[in-house]
Amino acid sequence: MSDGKIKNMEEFAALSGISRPTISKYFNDPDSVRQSTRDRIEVALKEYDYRPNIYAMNQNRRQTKNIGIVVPYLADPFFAEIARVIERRCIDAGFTPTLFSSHGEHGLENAILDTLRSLKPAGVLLAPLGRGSNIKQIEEFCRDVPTILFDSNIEGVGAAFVGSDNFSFVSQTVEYLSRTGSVPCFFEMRDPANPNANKRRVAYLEMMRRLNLEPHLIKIDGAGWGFEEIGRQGGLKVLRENLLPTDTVLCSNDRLAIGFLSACHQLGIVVGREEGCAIRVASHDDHPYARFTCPSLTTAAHDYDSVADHAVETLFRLIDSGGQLERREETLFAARLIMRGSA
Amino acid sequence: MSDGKIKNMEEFAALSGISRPTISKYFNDPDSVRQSTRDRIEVALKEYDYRPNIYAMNQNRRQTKNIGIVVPYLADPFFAEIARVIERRCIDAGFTPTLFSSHGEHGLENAILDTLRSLKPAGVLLAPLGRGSNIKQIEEFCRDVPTILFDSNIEGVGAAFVGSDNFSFVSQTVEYLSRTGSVPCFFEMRDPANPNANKRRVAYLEMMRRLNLEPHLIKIDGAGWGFEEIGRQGGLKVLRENLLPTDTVLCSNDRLAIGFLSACHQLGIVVGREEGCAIRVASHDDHPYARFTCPSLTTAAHDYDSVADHAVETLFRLIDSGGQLERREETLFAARLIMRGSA
DNA sequence: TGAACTTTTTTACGCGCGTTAAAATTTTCT
DNA sequence: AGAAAATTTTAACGCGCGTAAAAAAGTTCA
Repeated sequence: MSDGKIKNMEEFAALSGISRPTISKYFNDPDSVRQSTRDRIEVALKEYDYRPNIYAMNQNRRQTKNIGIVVPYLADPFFAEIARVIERRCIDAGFTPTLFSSHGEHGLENAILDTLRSLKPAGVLLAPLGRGSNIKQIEEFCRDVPTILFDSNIEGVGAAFVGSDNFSFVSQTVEYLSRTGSVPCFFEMRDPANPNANKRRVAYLEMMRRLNLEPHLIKIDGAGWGFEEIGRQGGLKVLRENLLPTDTVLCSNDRLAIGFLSACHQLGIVVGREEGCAIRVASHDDHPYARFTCPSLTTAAHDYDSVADHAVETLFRLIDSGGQLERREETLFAARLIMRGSA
Repeated sequence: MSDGKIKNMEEFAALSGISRPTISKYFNDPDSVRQSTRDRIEVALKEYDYRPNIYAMNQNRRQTKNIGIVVPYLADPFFAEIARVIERRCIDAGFTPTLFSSHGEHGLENAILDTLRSLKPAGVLLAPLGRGSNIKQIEEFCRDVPTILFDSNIEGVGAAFVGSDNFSFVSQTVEYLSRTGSVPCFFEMRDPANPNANKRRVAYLEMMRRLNLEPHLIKIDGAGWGFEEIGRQGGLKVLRENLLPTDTVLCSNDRLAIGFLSACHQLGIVVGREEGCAIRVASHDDHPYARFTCPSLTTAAHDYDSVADHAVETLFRLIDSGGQLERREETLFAARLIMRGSA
């Protein structure tokens, strides 16, 4: 590498012996120049270590290469994990992803949308907070910026939705639990923040109807995104007050279940499917920690990769087609039942 | 709010009846204009909903308002949590934080530093991957960009380091464990990725020397950032082969401990400090899930907020002083022992 | 009220690159 | 080799805003 910092494209063009517009073209899309010139540019690039000023680049480009990724709560490893996969796909496709977390706060979600507007991204992958999201604001945002929703749907908003099929999750766990033991009751927050929770409740009720079983909803109090603590407190309450109609508990999601397991342990209630266990617990999501709970958690797993891949792929299609799909698409991926020690 | 999109500052200046340079000054620092004009601008801002083009802004500004935050592994809720606090502080101070995760990959860490260079941030808060980080690359980066290291130190690199005092962590757990029961052995990875792990081992050995106790290091195999799984596999091995010299295990960090607890449960070994328990387990970090393990985990807690606050505060000081502190600063915060059920 | 000081306006240039149109060059193909 | 097609070069403008300097206007205070 040669010395001396290059301060702009003009200089790099002069040094590499190629005209500036061609260099500009190259950085916009390396494949848009002839292979021989591309090689010459890349040789020069190695020698002089120049990189264009992204601010000047993005100022007049019709499209930036930015992609915004918004998740509702990054401290949830589930979202960290899916964000990781999405990031990787974006980078591989030559985009620059920027990750945002709403941290469970509606104010922040709005602020992020504002920030994203000024970023003028080519597209956005947005997992809304859910209940309490400022729908109007998101709707308006989606009109201005090509956006794919994931994880949590808002009817009719965004160019597409990619997520998991809640019915697939619940039907598999309910079927498995009722086939292998007593009837599951459904353990959930009274007022869940996430719309998926509502879909899961509906799915539970529907499955119980189909199986001709009597449904039992256990609704616990609590607000916010500290699901484990909510699950624990709720668990302690229902266990102490003997509010469980059966010895099989199906939690709406793994984080609640983690709290519930903690409550069971605290009260000396042995969880598991084996002889001598007092209660079975199952759940949904296959949270990264689900395999490390005691006992490990029987759950229904998201198809992480498919959701991430398809969301990204749909976004690229949306970008290529100028920010508009023929019609709004909704894609749901099925769950995979994971049998572990807890049920 | 009035209709009609405003396309640039010129237009907004005309509509608000204030000259463009003054508007420009206002956006650079609202306090740099007279209160009366500031009010007029803000009234107009409400009416016309204009926001300056950040790309044009950042192009010629001496300083952007960007701050880069880099963590080694975002799927670890510990980092997600500290990143959240740091983000908040940056926003409150009028900066625009951008969060990056190296996802445990050295290649990505380097790529992030490259991206950060083009972002021309006012400052960067960097938690390096640790062992295997490209020290040279980071060193060079720190020469060009005002950078504070946190969580994981690299001697002499960056303008300052802010982290936790590993000796404080280990001394408290060792003291507590040896005072209340049998002598703790130290459970760790053979070849830890993070330099804090090495400091903790040294601290353990030193504390045992001071207390005149015989140290026992249990080194387990495994590579990467899947600490829970590594802890579980290692735990299964040492428990099955009876390699534990005592009935008290001090894990290097909570994620290993979570895996170890899982191994104990799998083998039917009861963990806790009460009568009838076979083994005590303690650890360090107060991972967000530490209170939900079964039993809940006795551990030493980071002073999250202090680390985050002080790192951010130091960065602001660094930025204000033009990117250079008088001398490199190192600040370590003490741990707080959290006694729970596991030991 | 008038001088001294502060703030704003006017005017103008520059930043680094995108983009365009016409001219020049290179490549492809008959 | 020569025509047609593809690519690059030349020349020039614009993007939206930062910034500087000088002139004008506003404010403070004796």
